[in-house]
Amino acid sequence: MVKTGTLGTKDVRSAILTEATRLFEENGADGFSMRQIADAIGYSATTIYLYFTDKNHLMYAVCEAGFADFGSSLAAAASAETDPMEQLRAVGRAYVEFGLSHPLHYDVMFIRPQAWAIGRLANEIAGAERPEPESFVALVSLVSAAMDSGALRAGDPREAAALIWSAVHGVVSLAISLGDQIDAFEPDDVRRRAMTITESILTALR
Amino acid sequence: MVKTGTLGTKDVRSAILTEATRLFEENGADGFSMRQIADAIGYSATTIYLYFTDKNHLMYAVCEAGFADFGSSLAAAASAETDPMEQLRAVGRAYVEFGLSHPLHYDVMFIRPQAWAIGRLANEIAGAERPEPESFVALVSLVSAAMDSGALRAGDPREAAALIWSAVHGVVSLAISLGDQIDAFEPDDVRRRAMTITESILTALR
Amino acid sequence: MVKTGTLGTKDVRSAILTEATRLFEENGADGFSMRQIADAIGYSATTIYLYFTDKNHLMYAVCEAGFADFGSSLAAAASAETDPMEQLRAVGRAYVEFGLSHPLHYDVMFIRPQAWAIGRLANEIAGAERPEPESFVALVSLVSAAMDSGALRAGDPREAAALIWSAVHGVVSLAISLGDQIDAFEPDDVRRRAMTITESILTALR
Amino acid sequence: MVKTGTLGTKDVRSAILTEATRLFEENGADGFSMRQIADAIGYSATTIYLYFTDKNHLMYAVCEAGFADFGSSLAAAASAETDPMEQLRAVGRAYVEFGLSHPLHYDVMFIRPQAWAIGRLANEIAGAERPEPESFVALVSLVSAAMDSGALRAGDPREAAALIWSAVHGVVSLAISLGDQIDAFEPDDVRRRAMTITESILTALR
DNA sequence: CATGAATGAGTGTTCATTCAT
DNA sequence: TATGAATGAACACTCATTCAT
Repeated sequence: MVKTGTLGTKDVRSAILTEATRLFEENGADGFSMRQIADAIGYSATTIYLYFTDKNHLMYAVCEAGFADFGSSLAAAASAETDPMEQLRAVGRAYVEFGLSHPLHYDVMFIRPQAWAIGRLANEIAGAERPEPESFVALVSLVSAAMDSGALRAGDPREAAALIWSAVHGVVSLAISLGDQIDAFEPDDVRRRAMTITESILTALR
Repeated sequence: MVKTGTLGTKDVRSAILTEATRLFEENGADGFSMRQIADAIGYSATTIYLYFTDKNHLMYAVCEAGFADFGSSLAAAASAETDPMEQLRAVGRAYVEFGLSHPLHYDVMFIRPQAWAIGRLANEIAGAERPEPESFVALVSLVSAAMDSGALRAGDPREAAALIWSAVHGVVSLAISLGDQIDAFEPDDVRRRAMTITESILTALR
Repeated sequence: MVKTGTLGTKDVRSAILTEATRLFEENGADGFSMRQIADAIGYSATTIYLYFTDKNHLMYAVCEAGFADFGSSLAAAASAETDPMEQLRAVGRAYVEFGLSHPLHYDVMFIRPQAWAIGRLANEIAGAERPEPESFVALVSLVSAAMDSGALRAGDPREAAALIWSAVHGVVSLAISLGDQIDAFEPDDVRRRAMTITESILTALR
Repeated sequence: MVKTGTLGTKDVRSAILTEATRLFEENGADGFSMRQIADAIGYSATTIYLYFTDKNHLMYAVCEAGFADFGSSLAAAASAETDPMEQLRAVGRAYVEFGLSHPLHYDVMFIRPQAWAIGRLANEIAGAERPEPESFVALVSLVSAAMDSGALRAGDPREAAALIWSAVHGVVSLAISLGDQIDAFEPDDVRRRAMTITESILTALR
């Protein structure tokens, strides 16, 4: 019998991914099961195993796209500027935009990474790398450059980077976590605050 | 058979709560089961249902204490000072300390409130209130006071409060989320950064 | 709702055991599942876990009774006689009777012990001991005694014991394995042959 | 896409059989799955169904070869001798060698034939015949011949055959079942004992 | 001849929950 | 007040098998 599901037969794999993503977003990491996904997309649970070897691998796949996006959009933002300070600002904006447009992935990456099997997965899946430390390192070197150029006063670049990251993360994550519940966390509020807060810190670091 | 448990038969309810809290603080929300609790306190699983209608309600009760703690320690911090600016600083410090010493409660309250049964519970359990809006309101009035006193320049107190909260939350939540994975997020780092960042913002708001 | 199953509510545990035994006998070690047992006795699969922690433990329990029986009936047979040769004959008869009356347990113990998790179980369940080596040792010492008394000629008692055991085992196991398919393996045939074969060997060992 | 498997496309069927046999000899009956076979030979699981209607039928085919081997090596052993007594001895030796070198086929044939799909298959597959009765019949006629020649004293040849078979089977099967667990059952022990025991019986039957 | 896609039935196991006592 | 007995639903995962191509 021909499969006449609600979605084009073409892309079962992406249907799985989409639904897995949705369920994860809704119920958290422990709240999504293979069966739920299968039911939701109108396939049998077994079918999922044709596309993903494992629940772990499915989880990982859910993250992967977002991870790639994140890294490249930050890098792009940085390379679009030449002045170190402007680079820092651009990266900050890119970071915020990523969080606003990919709240789920942001969540996975920075808000509750532990919930993910990612740690274990990284050891199992060849080539898997956690993006946070990586991007932190990148931020540190940006700050270093700004210090070298004299735009920021000399100091511990790791500390300064942590400060900037924390601040921007605070704005973004609070919006993601509480956005639905308090009306003071609309996207534009987030952008504005991120800018304000970044400038405050850069000023303090000058 | 006579009950010869290790704890006075008097307060089974609090024994349940204590053990549930312990398990919760240790393993997180998904890491405690009714049976584990029952086994640990030497009662049957059924008994728990004599004191709590539901796992949800037990969970809620577990959180409640933490919520109360949070509210009262912030209030205490505020009332220990008289100057509005000092109050803001004190509340910030208290907020940070709460996050550091009750990471899981902080997690429930601010990092992933939706994922929690608590969110659903708040709608189910009569009189249950989420603490965030409440404490946000408190913060807003603190900021208002500081603006009224001239310590901060006049402006939208909600915006300023959101800014401060975001900044401090960023420091705390990043530490909780990534603390185990990057070594730049030790408790003392967190305290220092929270102070630095708060001062930067207060300066910017002056 | 009161359980009104087909078996007295009294002994669910033994009902499980009985059914497990039956299924094992019928389908072999891999052919019995917790759910099959549950269905057969009219209980839910979960219920089994109230009586046995594990499939392994259930398997082990299936064996246990038979193991105990086996050891004690052989010992009884031996101690009912004083003459070493008569002891050997008596033990042989007891062995055969055990096989004929507990074909399943004989099967588990001697025909296909590997199929059982027993090996693994013995390491997990405290005090679990495999009966075969034990009974082999007992047989060896019986043969030794017969050699010492001059009833059998001096030689390697292990070899002689292995010979006797093999012979009797052959008669019994062939009856169990093929009994249903060839009509020459009725219980009385087995008894007679076991005697004949034992005497042949004892004669050869004299 | 062109098939570029490691084996000539010629005889997929025999490739399947070979691999199935290998898996069967290695892991036993429950240790081989259609997918494992398919993966191993570089074909899809579906392909197997082009050559074998069923797992049962594949299993049967796997056994068939062993069965044929068994029959022919016993026949060869018999026909290599002319004296009926020597024929009996030769057949016994061949029987032992088969058991030692094909323990899993021996297992299927004589140790636990019922547990096997083979039993059911024999009823399902047209023309399928169980080898035991067949070889038992052959043994009976060998014994008859020995009785006729006067080498064995007159009597029931079926009984004598059953006796011999039981004895040799005991040696072989005990070795297969317990070989790994008691060190007194090495191949050479088996051969020696089979000989000893056969002679004892033949003597008793003389 | 061969396959990719898909599935239904089944595996052992855990959990929150109920109910009669 | 407390429990032992029991359960239904769910979990991740495997397997033999089918069917349209």
